[in-house]
Amino acid sequence: MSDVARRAGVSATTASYILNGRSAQMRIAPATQDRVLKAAADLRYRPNPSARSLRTSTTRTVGVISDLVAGGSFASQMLTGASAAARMLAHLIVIGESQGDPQLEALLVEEMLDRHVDGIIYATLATSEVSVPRPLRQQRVVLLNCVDRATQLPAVLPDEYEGGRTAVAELLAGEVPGEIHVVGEMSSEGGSLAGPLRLDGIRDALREAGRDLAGVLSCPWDVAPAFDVVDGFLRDGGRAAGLVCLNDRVALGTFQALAEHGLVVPDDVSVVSFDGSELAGWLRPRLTSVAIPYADLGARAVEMLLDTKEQGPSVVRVPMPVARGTSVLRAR
Amino acid sequence: MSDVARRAGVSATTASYILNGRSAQMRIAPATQDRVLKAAADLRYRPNPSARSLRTSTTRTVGVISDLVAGGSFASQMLTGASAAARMLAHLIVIGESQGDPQLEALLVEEMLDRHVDGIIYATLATSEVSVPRPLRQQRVVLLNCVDRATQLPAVLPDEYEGGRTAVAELLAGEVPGEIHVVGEMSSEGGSLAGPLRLDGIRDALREAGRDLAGVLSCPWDVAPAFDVVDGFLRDGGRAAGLVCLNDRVALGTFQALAEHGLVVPDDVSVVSFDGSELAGWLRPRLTSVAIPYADLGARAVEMLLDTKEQGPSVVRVPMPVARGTSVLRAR
DNA sequence: CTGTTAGCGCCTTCAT
DNA sequence: ATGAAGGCGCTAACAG
Repeated sequence: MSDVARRAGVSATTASYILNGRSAQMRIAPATQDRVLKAAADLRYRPNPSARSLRTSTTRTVGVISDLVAGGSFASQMLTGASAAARMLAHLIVIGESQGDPQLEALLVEEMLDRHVDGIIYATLATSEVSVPRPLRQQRVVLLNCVDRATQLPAVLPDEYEGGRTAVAELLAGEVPGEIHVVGEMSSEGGSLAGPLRLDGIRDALREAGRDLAGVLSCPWDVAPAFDVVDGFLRDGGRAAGLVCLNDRVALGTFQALAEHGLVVPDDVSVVSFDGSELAGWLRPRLTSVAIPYADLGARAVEMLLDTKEQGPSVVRVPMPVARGTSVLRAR
Repeated sequence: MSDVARRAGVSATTASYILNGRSAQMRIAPATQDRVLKAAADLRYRPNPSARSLRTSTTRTVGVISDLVAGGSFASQMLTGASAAARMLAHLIVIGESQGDPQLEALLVEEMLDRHVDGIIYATLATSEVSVPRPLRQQRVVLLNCVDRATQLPAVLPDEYEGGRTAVAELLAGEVPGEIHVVGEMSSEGGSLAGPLRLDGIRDALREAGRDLAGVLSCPWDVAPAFDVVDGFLRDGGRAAGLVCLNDRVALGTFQALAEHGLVVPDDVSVVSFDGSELAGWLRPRLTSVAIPYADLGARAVEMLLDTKEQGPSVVRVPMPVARGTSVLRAR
């Protein structure tokens, strides 16, 4: 910077002010300003972030700490959103994966704190209730896809309840004359908060439409269990016109079971689901799925974290958009 | 640090040496060393990375720049591996997604270079030939999943050729009496390098077993095109005992087409595939797939990048392990 | 074997 | 409206 200052014939101070866009409040002569800017451009001046950090103890960096992230588009999309938002705010993202190991997690937190990240996003794969590591509690932090009831930290999550309502709306926009069942279990075992909220939304929306939820085919949220429970249901003579699967893997298992029984989607059974994963687009017919807005979550989290207007603890619910396929029988 | 030094009754220099594990080569009195270490512990001393960086222009940070990463477990797994390897070497990962936009990419490169990352991993989703941004060429960089023929930069990629051989081995370990076809196109259009290499491996392994590749059902590597080409093949009276799908999405399309024609996997047709994605485990029957070792790739890339033994440009091929399902008919 | 000294590049109070 | 001076925390010659 001193080179720039010298070349412009001013002191480093003046150069600093100008280069940091504070020429206005410092009321620096426009001519001086131009000279400095020109000199900086000529010299291809680039500020040194380390020096700046040393002085300001700010790093224009945000840390993302997540549990297991492997294999799933969760991380990718979430980081895509976070990374884009960070760019807008001239920050960079540093990542740390705890692999679900609390000790590793603690190390990562320390590491990031040592490095003076400007804030930390604490993210979990599954929407869940967590206990945030002690040292994080005093920091600038926002929870992503999870909440910590004890500490009232700001958090951003999908709007699961509205998502439930959306799923029903998709179904009812079609021709679904018979019973509607949910596939997937509600138990908040494992700590997932999504199930109960989605179910509430589903129930309420159904009720408001003058219909009722016929039942819940309870199973863990995965392909094989879903296959089994739907297969069993059909084998026992069960019948449904509409199925709300609690995620796309459950929907795949459901598709497999329906096929096994010669039932055609959507002619015999309409199916909607949650997640909006790639899988939904690969199925035949393509699955209508209420998407988890991972990228948005990531972006919102970064924005909240970096928002200087310290608006106190708050929980933001991000809308879940529909990825519409053809798994719902169209109204004639 | 000066607090530590004072408390231990030594100068900052001595403290620095000791705290950086250089007491041996400096031949510092063990007693002094203990005092300093103790003082540091008492004071919960943590070095300030910004200051260190300012002085050493090293940041213990590696940048990962990738094109499109969204929606796919590519990024997650690759970053998992990279992040774990980085931890071992006391580094942190900062990420940047170019979204395939060369201008954004250039910005990210500049940003990271400004921040003095210790090296950059340039990664692409699809195995491909790339042209590395100019400013990167003089830097410490390793390519991940791609090569730049012009610059001979070090790179790490899956061992596609051996992968092809592996796929055939899986098939031939089973009972596959009839013809074997490949599904997916080879054209290195789009720049993917994987297809031709896999096909070479497949051909060679088949030949060595005294068999021949019956043909290639050429289609883009995705669900719908694969469905169409296999469906067409069968409709025309085509028949195969073994199918090698060039990725898991192609395999899904193939499964769908086979089902449409009442063919059962693996009883009527054995199928193997490439990718080892989650999808492979979700299908019924579970798909045997030659996996892309994303995590390993990420880890190796970091290690190469940070390996000080400057071993010149080199291309590393990482083995592709098998994710074994039940999509190959067992030999009786 | 340990201390003195200087400086990495930047920001900011205080003068002028 | 601009400049002089000091210091953020750490490392590395260079003495001794």
